[in-house]
Amino acid sequence: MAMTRIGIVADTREATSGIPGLLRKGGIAVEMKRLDVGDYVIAQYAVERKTARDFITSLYTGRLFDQADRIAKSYKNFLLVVEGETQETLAGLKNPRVYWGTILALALNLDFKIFFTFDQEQTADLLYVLAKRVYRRRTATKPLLARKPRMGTTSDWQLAIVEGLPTIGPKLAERLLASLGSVRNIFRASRLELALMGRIGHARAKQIQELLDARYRRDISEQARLG
Amino acid sequence: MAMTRIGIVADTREATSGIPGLLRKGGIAVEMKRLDVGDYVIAQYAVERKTARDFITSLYTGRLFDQADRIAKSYKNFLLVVEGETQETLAGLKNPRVYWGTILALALNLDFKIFFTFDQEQTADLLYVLAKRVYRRRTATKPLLARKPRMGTTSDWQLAIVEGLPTIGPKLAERLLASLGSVRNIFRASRLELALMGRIGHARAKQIQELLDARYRRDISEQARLG
DNA sequence: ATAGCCGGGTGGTGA
DNA sequence: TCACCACCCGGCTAT
Repeated sequence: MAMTRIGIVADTREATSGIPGLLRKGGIAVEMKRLDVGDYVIAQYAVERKTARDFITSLYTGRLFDQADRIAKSYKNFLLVVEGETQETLAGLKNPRVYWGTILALALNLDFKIFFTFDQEQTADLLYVLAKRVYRRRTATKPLLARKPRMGTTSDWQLAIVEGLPTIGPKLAERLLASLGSVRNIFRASRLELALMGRIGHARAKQIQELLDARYRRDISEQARLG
Repeated sequence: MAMTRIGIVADTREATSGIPGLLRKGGIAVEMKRLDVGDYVIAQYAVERKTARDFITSLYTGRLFDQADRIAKSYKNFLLVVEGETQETLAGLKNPRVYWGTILALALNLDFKIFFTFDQEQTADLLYVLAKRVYRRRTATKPLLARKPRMGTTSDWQLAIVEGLPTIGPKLAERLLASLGSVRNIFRASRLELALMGRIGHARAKQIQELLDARYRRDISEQARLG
């Protein structure tokens, strides 16, 4: 099976920035291409890199918003990376509030994600992590779940597992285990047994029973990822 | 003037930060209140202010994500303001990529809006501009705290429960559920069934089986606590 | 809900 | 079968 290669497409003008080199050193395949929008493309993400000075001066020319508008229409996920000493440049401004207004407009109205890096190395790190994240198959946001016990005792594990059940917290988990004796007994119990012997309410028992018996099926997002 | 007063609600703990004073000097009405989450509330926006040092250190403790989880569930529009010299603190990190990974997770997965300010004055400027923006376009009055309901899907719960088992992570949880069909089938399975039908190794199967069948007893620390 | 590292489990290989 | 070993995977840890 052909492993999916972690890859980034970089605009040809970024060749001299040193960033493609840093990415390759991290084991990422970088393809140089002429991009019509953005400087880097990672799967569904487009990344525009701007130096702090360019960014600040472009606040006044309005050029930024022309680009921003075009970009927002083309890409659903757009990341703006501002690279360099923002504070220094910002300090020279007569009216700093213009800066915050622009940042807010980009973030709230156009839904841009803005990141601040100090130098090319940090920008490369950001792109590296983004690429890793994109290509890593990972289950989406999980329900609130008690963390696994760090090298804990048996009863820690037992409690953690039972607490994983919906609507079951530490108190109920303790009571269930004390009543039914083992994790297996709890997960084997019928709705009625949960309610009576486990001494929990009918609503909770029903909810738990339905989840235990639910037929597993990959959800949509994961199907898409697995092709 | 009978204009609608531009107002910000600030948490009482922010009283000593100097920011409410700066805002009032800018002609903004600041009301001090005990907020359950966040430090400032401006119409539908909740703002959490965090010092750079707190932000960086909280990457490791997980405290950040505990708060983030609560917040993301409660507010539709959430702004995170990181105040101070981020670079200095970031330079002390052994693995800077953790920082970028966290930033990306917050921005892309939780849809947080993250802003970086240098000091209280800049934070006040940011809040000032945000307040002006919000009240300039007085569209239909939105609820102060827009709820964002987001419940996990059934398969999320199933995976989370199975991942609670020792030595079982996302990959193996998926395999087990796909093979055995339901959570109950997994927890009902014998060691042999886990190994063969669940397609995991004998060592893991043994460890799981032993935990499932272990008789529950409070451990030492808890016994001591309960007297 | 991070990323990196490490120790141990798995399963395939060849003898 | 068995010993070996390369990869995969989950869990710990970081400041």
